[in-house]
Amino acid sequence: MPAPTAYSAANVEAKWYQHWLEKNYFHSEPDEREPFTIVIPPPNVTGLLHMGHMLNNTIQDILIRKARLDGRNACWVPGTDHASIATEAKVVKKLRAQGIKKSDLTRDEFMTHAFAWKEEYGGIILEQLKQLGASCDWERTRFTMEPELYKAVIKVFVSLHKKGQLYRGLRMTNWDPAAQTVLSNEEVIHTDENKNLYHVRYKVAGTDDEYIVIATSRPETIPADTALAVHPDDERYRKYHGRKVIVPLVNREIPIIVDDYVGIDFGTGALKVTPAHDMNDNALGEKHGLEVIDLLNPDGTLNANAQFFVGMDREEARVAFVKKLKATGDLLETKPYRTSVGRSERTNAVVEPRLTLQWFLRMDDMAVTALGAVESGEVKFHPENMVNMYRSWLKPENVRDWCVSRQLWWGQRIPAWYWNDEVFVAETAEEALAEANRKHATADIKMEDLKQDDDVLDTWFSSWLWPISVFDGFKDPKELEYYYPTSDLVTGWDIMFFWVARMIMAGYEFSEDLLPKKLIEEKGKMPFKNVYFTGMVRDEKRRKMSKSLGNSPDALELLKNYGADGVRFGMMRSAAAGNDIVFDAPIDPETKEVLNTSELCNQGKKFCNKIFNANRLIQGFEQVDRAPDPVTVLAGRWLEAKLNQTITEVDRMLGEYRISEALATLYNFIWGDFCSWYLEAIKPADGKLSSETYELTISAFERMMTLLHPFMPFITEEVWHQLRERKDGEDCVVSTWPTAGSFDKKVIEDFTLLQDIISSTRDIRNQRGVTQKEELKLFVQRSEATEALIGAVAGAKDFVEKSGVMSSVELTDSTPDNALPFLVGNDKGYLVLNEEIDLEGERAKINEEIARLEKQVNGVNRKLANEKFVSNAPDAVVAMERKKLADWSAKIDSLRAMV
RNA sequence: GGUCGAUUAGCUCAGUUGGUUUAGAGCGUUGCAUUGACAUUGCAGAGGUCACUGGUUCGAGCCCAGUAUCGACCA
Repeated sequence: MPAPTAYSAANVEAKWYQHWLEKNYFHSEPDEREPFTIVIPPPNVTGLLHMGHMLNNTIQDILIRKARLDGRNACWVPGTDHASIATEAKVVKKLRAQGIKKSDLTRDEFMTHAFAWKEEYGGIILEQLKQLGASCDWERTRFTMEPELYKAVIKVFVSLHKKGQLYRGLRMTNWDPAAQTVLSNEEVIHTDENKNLYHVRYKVAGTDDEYIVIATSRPETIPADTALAVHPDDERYRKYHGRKVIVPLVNREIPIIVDDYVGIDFGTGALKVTPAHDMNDNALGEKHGLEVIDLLNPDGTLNANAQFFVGMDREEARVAFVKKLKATGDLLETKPYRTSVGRSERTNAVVEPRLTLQWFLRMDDMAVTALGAVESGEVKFHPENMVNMYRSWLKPENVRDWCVSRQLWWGQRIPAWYWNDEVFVAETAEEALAEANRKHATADIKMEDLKQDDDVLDTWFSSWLWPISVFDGFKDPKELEYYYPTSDLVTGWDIMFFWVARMIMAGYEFSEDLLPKKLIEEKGKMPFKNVYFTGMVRDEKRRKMSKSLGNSPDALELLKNYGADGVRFGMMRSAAAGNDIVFDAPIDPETKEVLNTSELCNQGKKFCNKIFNANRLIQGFEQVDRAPDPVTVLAGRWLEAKLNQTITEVDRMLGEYRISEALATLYNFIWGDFCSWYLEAIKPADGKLSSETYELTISAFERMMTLLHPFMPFITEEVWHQLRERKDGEDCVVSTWPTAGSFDKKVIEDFTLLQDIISSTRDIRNQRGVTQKEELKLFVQRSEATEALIGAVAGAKDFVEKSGVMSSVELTDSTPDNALPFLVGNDKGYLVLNEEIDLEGERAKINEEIARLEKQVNGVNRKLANEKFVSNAPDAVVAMERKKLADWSAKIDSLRAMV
């Protein structure tokens, strides 16, 4: 039965991943080797693999596999975070489908349901990462809500409280009325929406018919107004400075305040101020000492302060108020108005600014530390220009204290116990009670007198500890001492502030307390040394790929269609560091659905097939004991030089995190140089290859497989095993990264010129309609250069004959008849065609080429005639220009001789 | 409105700190090729005033200023 001619990824990939797991190659234990550590950006436990994950984790896998091949102790820690809002929403929804309301459950009952949900549905994404080939140390898988990590969070909270960095305060926060929780700024998505701007008149107190007209988009908040503001320079309202107006409907007097915050040109130039329901109004209120009236319930319905429509949702109430204001004649005008509306990322509810009592972490000092860590270079960003964004995030004027409490159950419950108005923060209720009794010795406080805070901590309050907590650093520093600081972090720039900055803060805040001083001095406090920022994956219309837009291809379908190697190749070829990548999955014009196809991934799949077939070719040769022919010797020397050159380049590119370029370099080398030139050059007519050549070929091929392994682990492991008999424990994944040897540039230059000769003759054949198979005669004008190459380099002549399909290649001193001339370096070559040729047509082309070269020669002459250039430019540059001049002049001479 | 970034081939992008680049790659495109590893292929070709205007420099795709367009983030 003939071997299949096409590579099939599915079986190969499953087989090797299983093998690697059985060999436990991905597991790391501290030893005497240098560690190379990556902690995964923990995906949301509810998450499913999407394009962003595939990009991100492919890069991490490339880095970790490369480190493993370099002989370092590679440790990639996987895990998930508990995603409080998203997970709680899913659990609530599932319970509701079963007819259970969250409000009917106790907190403990709810948590039991939530953990059950996590066991059943959570962490699917980690299984999906295996399909991508991710070489994570699965024994180290962590989860931010598991007991040890829970304890770490609590410990950190208590410690920060002791240091005075946590406080409780009333703040304007983003309130999600659907989830009934506070959102961080980053969890609110602002988009422009169509709204109305209502012009409402406020009667000036003490007059009968004088009104000031304000413009508002939120008439339902009128009962909570506590001032009316105008710009100090606005002539229209100058006469009302210091007076009062009467709020319509509720007939309450409020002051007219003057502030240059008010836009004279916006609306009517008069602004109603509602400190409880608008961020800017709140700031105004604080500045002018205004009263705060809150008219909303937590669920977004109106409370008694509204006086009208109590219990009605704010959106409906707006309509009702408009109707009522119209009826009283106070509504003068309604204008359509487009403005930015903030909605909850999770529930899509319109976010309400709301004053709530929250726990805050002071950010000022930490932000300075975190900025310094990057600016000093202790933490390096790739690409470097990401520091600009980081700096703008962390500027003192942009830093706000971190609101860490969330009104949810799924998360670490804040370890704060209240006794009357006093708070006691401790790791356990018992400690809090002891503390309370210490302070109030006579009060005899009992456990039931204490009430624990109902809120849980922000999920990021878990993830910012990740590089420390995954090694149980808060419990026992043993592993932390070995693995910390971690090497590289790979993540999207969109969570630079959210997560990266905060991990740096945590690293500097806690590592000192956890690790021996000597170690800190040696290795530093930073959580990681390098951060590689990936771009966002966008669709062909440049929109960010997201679940809600439905514009993301199905990651698993892509893996099925192209294999993990194909997809990894496709992702990486389009992913220059930091730049957003436009992924080519097309959208069906009919159905508007995204198709799970990709030309980029297909290219990767084809590359696998190419490698697979190159191996088939080599395996098909019969090894014989004979001396290799000169072509093979020449090609072999060239391949070795070219391979060393390639390794040098790939090493440099990976060192600079230019991952996609490293892959492109390997692709071009393997496909172009190895398959298209080398294998064609050594291909024996009789199918028999000298053992020496066979060994050289296999040796080069297996090094290529190791080089490509980090990028495309499966095909490389498969082929690596087919190249030689391997012992147990010998696998590509744990082979050794090849060392770049020195190489003779002359060997590459000579070979390149021979390749040029062959390409030129192929071009002439194409233009003349002469088949590539017909053997032709080639003459090369004798010169010092051609003598040194064709005459002196062993195998040069034979190589041109073989790959150029020539019956003979000879040096000549005369001009052969009936031959088409072309340039061989700076000299002339003549291809003899077995047909009458007309040189007339050729002349025009040659003259054109002469004209082009003359223009360039003129340019160089001008340069060299310029004394300033000759005296200022480095010698090497001047010499280069002189060489250009000599080369081009020689070419022109050769071309002139042709016509 | 504020800040940052981008503009290089039909498309998507490189271009490593100003001179070996006579601006590259992949895809697409054009022509030719099919019994010999692979049509998931091979060979070759065409295609660019590096957005525009000025400046610095012996020398600019790269540095500076302005203009235009686009994008992102923040408000």
